[in-house]
Amino acid sequence: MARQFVLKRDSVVTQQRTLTIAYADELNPQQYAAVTAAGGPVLVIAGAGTGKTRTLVYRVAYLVETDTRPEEIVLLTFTRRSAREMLARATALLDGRCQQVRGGTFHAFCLNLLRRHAPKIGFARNFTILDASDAADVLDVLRTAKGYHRGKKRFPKKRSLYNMFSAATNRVLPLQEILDVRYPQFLDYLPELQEMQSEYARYKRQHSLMDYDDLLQRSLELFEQHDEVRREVAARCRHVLVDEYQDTNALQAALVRAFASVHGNVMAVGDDAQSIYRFRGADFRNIFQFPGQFPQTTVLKLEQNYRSTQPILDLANHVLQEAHQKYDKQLFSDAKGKGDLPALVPAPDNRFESRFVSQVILQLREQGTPLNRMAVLFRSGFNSYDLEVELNRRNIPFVKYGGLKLSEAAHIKDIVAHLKVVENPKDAAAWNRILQLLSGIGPKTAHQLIEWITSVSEDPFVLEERPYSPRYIEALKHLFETMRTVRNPALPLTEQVDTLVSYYEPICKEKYYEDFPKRLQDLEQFVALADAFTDRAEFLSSLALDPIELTSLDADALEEDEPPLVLSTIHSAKGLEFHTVFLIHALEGVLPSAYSFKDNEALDEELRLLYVAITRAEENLFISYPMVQYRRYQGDFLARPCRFIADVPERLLEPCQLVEEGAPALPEPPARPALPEKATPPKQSPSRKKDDADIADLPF
DNA sequence: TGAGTTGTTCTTTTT
DNA sequence: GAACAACTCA
Repeated sequence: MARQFVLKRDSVVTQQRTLTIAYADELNPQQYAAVTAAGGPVLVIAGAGTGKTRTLVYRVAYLVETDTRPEEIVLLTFTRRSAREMLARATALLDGRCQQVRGGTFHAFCLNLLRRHAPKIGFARNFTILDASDAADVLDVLRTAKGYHRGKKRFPKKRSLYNMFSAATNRVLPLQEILDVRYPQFLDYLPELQEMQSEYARYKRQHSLMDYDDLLQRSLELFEQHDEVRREVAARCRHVLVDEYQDTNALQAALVRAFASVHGNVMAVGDDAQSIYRFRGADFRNIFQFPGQFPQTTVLKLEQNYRSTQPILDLANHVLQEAHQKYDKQLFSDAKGKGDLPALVPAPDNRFESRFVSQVILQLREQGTPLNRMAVLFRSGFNSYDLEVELNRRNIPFVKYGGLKLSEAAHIKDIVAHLKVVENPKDAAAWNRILQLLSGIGPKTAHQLIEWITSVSEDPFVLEERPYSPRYIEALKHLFETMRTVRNPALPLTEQVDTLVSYYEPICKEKYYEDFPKRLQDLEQFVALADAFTDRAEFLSSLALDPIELTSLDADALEEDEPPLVLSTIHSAKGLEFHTVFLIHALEGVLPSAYSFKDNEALDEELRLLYVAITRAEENLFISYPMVQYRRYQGDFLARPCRFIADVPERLLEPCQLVEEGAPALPEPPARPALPEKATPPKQSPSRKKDDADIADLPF
């Protein structure tokens, strides 16, 4: 090691400079300490609603104001949306310099890195990205090629294969350990699975493909094999800021270490009680390992909640205590003070729940709460289907986050596959998809054709001397012609997409004759989406990393002037806050999910999910559930309310009744349609009169 | 070998 | 409602 000279901070300069922002006035002492912390590793443990985002925003501004060049700040966030928002806020606070800060998700940051250095680790620079279902499709092809699908004993399906390989990567564990813990039924196949795992890796390299995990893993590989790259990259990361650190996994933690390996200035912000990405390899314990990984870490805490009223916090604190693993956390709020108790609303069924929610929303809007300050949260994307119908019926505009993405729809994937092939003609996964769209080509023929096409060194879009079958030759010619047109670098991206859509339309019509018009609409939307981009590669990356959340449904909503109501999965609501929050479908098997029943760790994660949902609310919180659920072949059956809220005392969570207009407000049992006798109602407590009146007065 | 049909199963959360 | 396996027919 060469001799080191330690450059001292010039405290005189820092002290005497007049800063634009009065940090000490605008922040509480804990926040101020975090924002103005000196260099070195800093871990900020921040409870929900304690101004975590605010702290990061001010930190960015502070660093820029105290002479850190914005390009040397890296802000790693959980979604691209939150990076954008934070930088916009910092810009509003200080000035345009904050826009120069590099920010985004780990995946996006790594992608940029890899685009520059891919050849060093044996990938083409124009590699394309496999999303989860593309990756699964590749695995399916490999699985079939190996003949595993014909075994006597059940071999894992493509989805499971992808999940187990991804788990091994993200947890940095050997495949065997993943199988031991999560897939013991497949342990017999360990050798075959290991074989497939390396075969998959080989396939991706051969065809210049990376899946999501590769973006992280290959970046680390790049650093390990090329220390000069690591040093160069890390040298440009003077300050690394990581948001939502509790949701990072082992791979991401290793990346943070690499990024901070030159300057050592890293600030991680997170809340162990809000860790909700265990399924993706995150472990809330990671956050406590941070001080071990970065010696001399300063640990700071943010404890004062500014978001929610005390009754909402009381409920949140209570819920958290039911966890098997205890959290050292009590949120308190003295700024917000008293407010209404959170309400627990059992509804006779789905329909009633939707009516209740939409009605209260309309009522609150009338009283002056804008729609976009209200949110309906739920565990899974499909939990809101019924409500969406009701909202449409009542003309309440909404946006939905989470759940199915437009970019996951089959017809959009088809178009994207064409674009991918133009970008990276070796992308066998995309070829496989688009060839099988042609009549006369199935898996077998497609495989053969891909062999031919991807082995050509010259132009892949020219028919060679091959024994093509007349069954599909015309279609293939047409496809290649289209590709050659689209490839033309002089053709603007929108026109490229447009050309592909016109080529694809008849195919789409044929394939999806039942709902063709709806899909056509989506395609038009997709063309419009391309307008925002000029570069094809960038458009494709953006599609892969920033999945389009807008479904064709909300295109209409956006046209209205009123900012829409927010529907969101709890996961996608991370980091957001709303005046009023409705948590719907708070049922056993939904939240907590039926998948989590088997182990306590998983159950705890569901509980944290509930905690996240509760702490999104500022003023009002309504937790509702339908008392019966419909399941096919079983008909209606009695649903059980979420275990985490079933036994909460009434002084924390107030039970309410829904009463049909005209029906007398009975104290007990609640008014509801005739149900099978076996359907004994869940524990009903006498409801408070005031709310009964409120709800009964609503014009149902 | 591909296409078309039928029955079955399973459906989380995200980059 | 989609993905999948198993079937038949061309």
